[in-house]
Amino acid sequence: MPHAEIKSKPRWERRKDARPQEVLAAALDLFVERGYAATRLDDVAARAGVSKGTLYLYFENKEELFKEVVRANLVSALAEAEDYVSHYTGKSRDLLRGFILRWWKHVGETKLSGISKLMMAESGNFPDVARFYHEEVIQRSNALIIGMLERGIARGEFRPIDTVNANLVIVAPVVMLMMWKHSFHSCRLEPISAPEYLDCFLDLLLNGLQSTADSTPVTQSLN
Amino acid sequence: MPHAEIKSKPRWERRKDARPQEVLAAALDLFVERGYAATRLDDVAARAGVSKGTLYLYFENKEELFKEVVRANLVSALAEAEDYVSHYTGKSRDLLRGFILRWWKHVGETKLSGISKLMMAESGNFPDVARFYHEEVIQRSNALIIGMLERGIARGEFRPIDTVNANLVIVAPVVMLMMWKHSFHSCRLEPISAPEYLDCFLDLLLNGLQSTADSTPVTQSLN
DNA sequence: TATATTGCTGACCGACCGGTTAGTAATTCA
DNA sequence: TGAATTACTAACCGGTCGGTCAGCAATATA
Repeated sequence: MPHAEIKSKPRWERRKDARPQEVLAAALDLFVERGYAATRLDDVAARAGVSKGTLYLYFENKEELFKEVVRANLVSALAEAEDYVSHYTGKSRDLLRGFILRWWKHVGETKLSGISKLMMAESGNFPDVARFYHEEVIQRSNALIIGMLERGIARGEFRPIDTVNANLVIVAPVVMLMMWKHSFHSCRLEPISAPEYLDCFLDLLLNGLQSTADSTPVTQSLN
Repeated sequence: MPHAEIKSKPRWERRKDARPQEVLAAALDLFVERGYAATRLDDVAARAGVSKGTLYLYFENKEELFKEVVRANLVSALAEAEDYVSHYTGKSRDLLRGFILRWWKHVGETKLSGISKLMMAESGNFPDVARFYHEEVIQRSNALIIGMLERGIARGEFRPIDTVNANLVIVAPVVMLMMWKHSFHSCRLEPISAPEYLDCFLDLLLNGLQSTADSTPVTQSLN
């Protein structure tokens, strides 16, 4: 019976307002799952429930779509972090620990961590995207961390150290943890325990930073 | 003048013995430069001075070519490292430091570091390659490091710690340093100083590991 | 020099994918 | 209710790339 759907739903609906959000969500999922180059816009469209052509009504091309994904997620999270840091009034060690745990909670343990991994992996093949990400995310987060270290040193809470190298040493274990979440998932028997790993790392880090002038014991675990 | 090359060189030569080596070298270069998926076999062939068809005389397909690159470089380096560790008779802290510095010298600061980065980046999209690499490289190097930690603990040189998590904490900064070498090269103003970074990291690590029972001071810098 | 052998070439295939566009159907408005 | 508008679809295009293979030319053999 060919015309059984006289009163059925239309084959598609006009939803101009909702589309961009839905496309961004689908794109985030697939970029995280497969990386930038390996994500097909046909698949993004399918997951968003539209056709590929529709993507191009709302986004200029693949690169701009990706940038919007980064802006709508990572850049906004970073802005909140900047706000958190600039308003903090307590000890520098607690600020640093709080920053790292917050970053893990809002980025590391969410799918956003996949974006960091993706950029580390593919920046070389997409220089324009790389430049965008470096300016909008990496440089800003570096400035934030270096600022916290300088704050600690200025207040006599941290040893005077090379803040640029220390920034890298601090970032490395966190970024690696994010990357491990998205690598060799089919090979690893049991996933890494992020809380244990971070506890271990923070303990090491904060003891290593502590100034001899500031003899308050380093406390364990916030939250 | 069409036949000016009566006595000139032939358009190509038969060099059955040299081809595999040359192809492997070209493939390593390009895999490191561009990653696995983005490396075109046409380009590998061109860099090796042969046509694409020739690749298939010596290697079954792209995946097998890549595996051979890993075997000829990383796996062999790992075998040497295993040999180094198993014959070491001195202090555990010197063994661990020596291992890391050797690994950096033989892998990290060479183009082989690009292979590690590539695998972190693309393992998800190529499960077969991922399994191979995980078994042949990752598991073996993990076993090696955990073995060194257990050695140190058994001899009372290291604190008793969770060796599995410690393994990760140790590996992370080294792997990140390898990855940074191959990420955002067009954005970074000055490259990271590996010696400074590693000194900083090793200082932190060995102080953190030291057993209270073993009070010998941690010495700076080998070699 | 004639013949056989084989390392090597390069044109080709088919699948894939970013991006385009002619056309269609859902909605709006007179 | 019919015409105008436009969000959306789906077929299509051009370029790319892993992999194949018929044929050729460099070497070996005699």
